Amino acid sequence: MPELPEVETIRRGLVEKVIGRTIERVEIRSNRIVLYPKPNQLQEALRHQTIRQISRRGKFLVLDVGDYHLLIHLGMTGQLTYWAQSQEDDNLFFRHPRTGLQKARQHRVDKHTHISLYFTNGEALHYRDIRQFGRWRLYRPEELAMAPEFVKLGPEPFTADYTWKRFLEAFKGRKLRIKSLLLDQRFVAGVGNIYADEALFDSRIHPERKAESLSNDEKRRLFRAIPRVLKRGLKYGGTSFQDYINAEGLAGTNQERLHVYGREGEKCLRCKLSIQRIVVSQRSSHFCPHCQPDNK
DNA sequence: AGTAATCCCTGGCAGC
DNA sequence: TGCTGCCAGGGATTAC
Repeated sequence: MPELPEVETIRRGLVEKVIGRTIERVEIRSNRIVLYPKPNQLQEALRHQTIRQISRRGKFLVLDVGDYHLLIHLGMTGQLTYWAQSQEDDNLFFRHPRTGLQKARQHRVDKHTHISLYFTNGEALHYRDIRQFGRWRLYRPEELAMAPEFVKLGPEPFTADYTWKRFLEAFKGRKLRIKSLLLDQRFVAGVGNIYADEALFDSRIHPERKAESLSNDEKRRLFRAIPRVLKRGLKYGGTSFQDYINAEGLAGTNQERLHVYGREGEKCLRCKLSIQRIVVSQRSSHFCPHCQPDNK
């Protein structure tokens, strides 16, 4: 599940590969992914455009292609990989015997590859998304700031937007559980299920605590933990728990460094007791009952 | 208005 | 072995 560190890793990989590339042809094989405008209009609009810059806001990638800004959300299983004919090597390509996932630098078009951008130099950018929760949207540059999915986003971690004052403000009158608040992109942009669990463990807060019940000290710990766990994820190239791979088709290694996520029944790295898994607002939540007591 | 539940989708997997 | 049913989850939508 691509969250901020995964999307940022993909962005950095793409910057190395596709800046300056001109789109010759767009192939769309699924009608589910392109939300706006109509698929054939997007196809036409992107033709002959040159990729100038790639930025990120929360979990959204923004491809500046000149006349348009292409907004890409990877959903749950979205993958964006670069394909260069010159680098093709069959030894690097294989299908995982059980999961069928492609494990290679060079990803070929398969039944889950829903969109391909073919460049004038013969290379390509493939969008593959097994569960098809990802969405592409096209805006005029001046429309982007007012795009509905954009204006609602909360502060961007690692930037001046992320302030203690604004963080505190977001807690006022919020009776929902802290885990639910963390997953709300209006609270802090880019945090998803994995990093929410990690941040709560770092700050020693039970996922089911009511947001407004947190003490000032707990809020402070959480405020500091969020960028910390995201930075760690980024440092190790993202968390490849299921389908995430970077622009080169390679997995990250942060899954080896998670403290609680996916570690149900394993020992807490802090106190050695068993990590538990519960469901909070339809999402699995991993925590240590000893280090993160439900005390309020 | 705030919060919770539902739905989308596919592959993996437990159970029979 | 093959079938069935459930689970994973980001975010839009719907319900309360």
